[in-house]
Amino acid sequence: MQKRTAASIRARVRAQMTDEIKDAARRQLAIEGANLSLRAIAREMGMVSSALYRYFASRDELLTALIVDAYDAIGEAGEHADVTITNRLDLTGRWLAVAHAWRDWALADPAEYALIHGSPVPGYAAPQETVGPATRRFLVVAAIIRDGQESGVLPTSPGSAGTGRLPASAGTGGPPIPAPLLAELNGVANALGVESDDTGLTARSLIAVTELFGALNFELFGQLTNTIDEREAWFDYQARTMAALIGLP
Amino acid sequence: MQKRTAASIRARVRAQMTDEIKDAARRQLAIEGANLSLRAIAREMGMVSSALYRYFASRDELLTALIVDAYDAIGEAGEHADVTITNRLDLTGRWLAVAHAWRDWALADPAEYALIHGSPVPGYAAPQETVGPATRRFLVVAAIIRDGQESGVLPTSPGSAGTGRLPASAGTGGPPIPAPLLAELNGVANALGVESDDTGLTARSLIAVTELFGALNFELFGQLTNTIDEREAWFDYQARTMAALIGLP
DNA sequence: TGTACATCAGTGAACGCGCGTTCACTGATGTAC
DNA sequence: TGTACATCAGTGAACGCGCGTTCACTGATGTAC
Repeated sequence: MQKRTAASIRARVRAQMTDEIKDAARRQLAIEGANLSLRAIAREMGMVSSALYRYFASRDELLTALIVDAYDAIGEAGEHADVTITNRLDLTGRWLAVAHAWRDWALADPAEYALIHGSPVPGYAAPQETVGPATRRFLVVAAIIRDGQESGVLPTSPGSAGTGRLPASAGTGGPPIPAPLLAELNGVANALGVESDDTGLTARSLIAVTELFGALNFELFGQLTNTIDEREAWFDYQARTMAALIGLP
Repeated sequence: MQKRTAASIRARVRAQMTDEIKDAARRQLAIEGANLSLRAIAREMGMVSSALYRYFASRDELLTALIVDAYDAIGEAGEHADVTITNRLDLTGRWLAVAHAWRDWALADPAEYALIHGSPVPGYAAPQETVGPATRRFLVVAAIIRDGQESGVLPTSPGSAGTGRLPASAGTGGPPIPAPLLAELNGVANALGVESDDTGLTARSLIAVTELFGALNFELFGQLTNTIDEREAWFDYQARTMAALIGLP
């Protein structure tokens, strides 16, 4: 027991140190904009730069850790917001909660947001381990769709008319989908745990998410400067429009 | 006359040299990813780095020139695609042509696209002179809307039902717009030369553009990896869905 | 319980490279009289 | 037409700074007998 305890203390201290390095890195990113400098991190922590190599084999490895953390953080923010909505069939309410949670997270950590949604970092290729966390954002939305379908408040098959609050493009109403794309979209739905023949619904949901992050990119990357100052209201309007596009009740 | 000729030759050579520097810079961006290095540019041109200061007062000034050029280039690509549609009342056709032209431009010059739609460059603040060219993208869409309204193929006032191909959210059908946002959106429409009381239409058009660039960001910044391979078909589907959202005939 | 040994976090110097910007200069070309 | 002068593109050295990564090392802490 003594062995294990001592070893686990070391492990815990090590994990803590790793977290502190990542925190310092995040603080750096927030100030510097994007350039992640190992030496600057070490300086901030009062260490010598080579000491960081006890924790990360290279700058790229640290970058990967930060990216994974960011995907997890925004994913968790969405999940957390989703479960606060007690009426689980209020799909629009859940969607809006998730959307605003994502936005809040992005505004609180613009540099971290940029890390995952901005231009690729020069010379860095995202390794396989980032794809899992990256999916997390989509899983929340998929859960909303799935709950809607299982409870019957969302149309479960193409052609069904829905509640009447649906836009004309709901059901099979959207543009025609060429076969290869259709197959891919169904594959995406399956991978996200949504079982449905309604490919149009899958497509519109994906479009809604794309628009939402497009909106955040516009807001955070400066495309709204001198155009829209009512940022939150505008985002909210966009999120509601996308809820209608999907056909959420 | 001799004076002027000699002087204008000098001016032309100078302009040519400026263009060559920008071209080299663009080539650098395409390779390096994002880090714009004056020394690397000079090296590529077989000059000494200080020589560049004859043409640009600083790195930031060169960056600004590149950004302005990029906005102009993507703007022009859209405008050019728009005028190739001979039936000016085929608004969806025009919208799709513009959308695909933007995408083609972005795919041909991903680094330039990232320069204007990606994460802000660390330590760089976009000066006033970039806002004009930045508007150009929106003007093309505004022209489509305006032509639709002036010819009557698009509803010109809130509450009108439209062609029936419109989604339920057309006219006043969208989510309610809070007063300050309403004012701002009308201001945007006016600034873009669209005279209309239909704020919902303005909003939906802006959403459509936002989604489109969101789609391009997803495609170019790697969010579609392992998800959608049918990139062009998927983009086309999204653009068509947005045309329907706006209510374009 | 006490001592020899292993583990491992952190040091400090160095390698070899990069960068933006300034400054005094050379030398060709164009201008004015 | 010929000569003195001005303009200005490009040079080359330097300033003062940054970076990621390697490597032999110190010294504290934990482990095994």
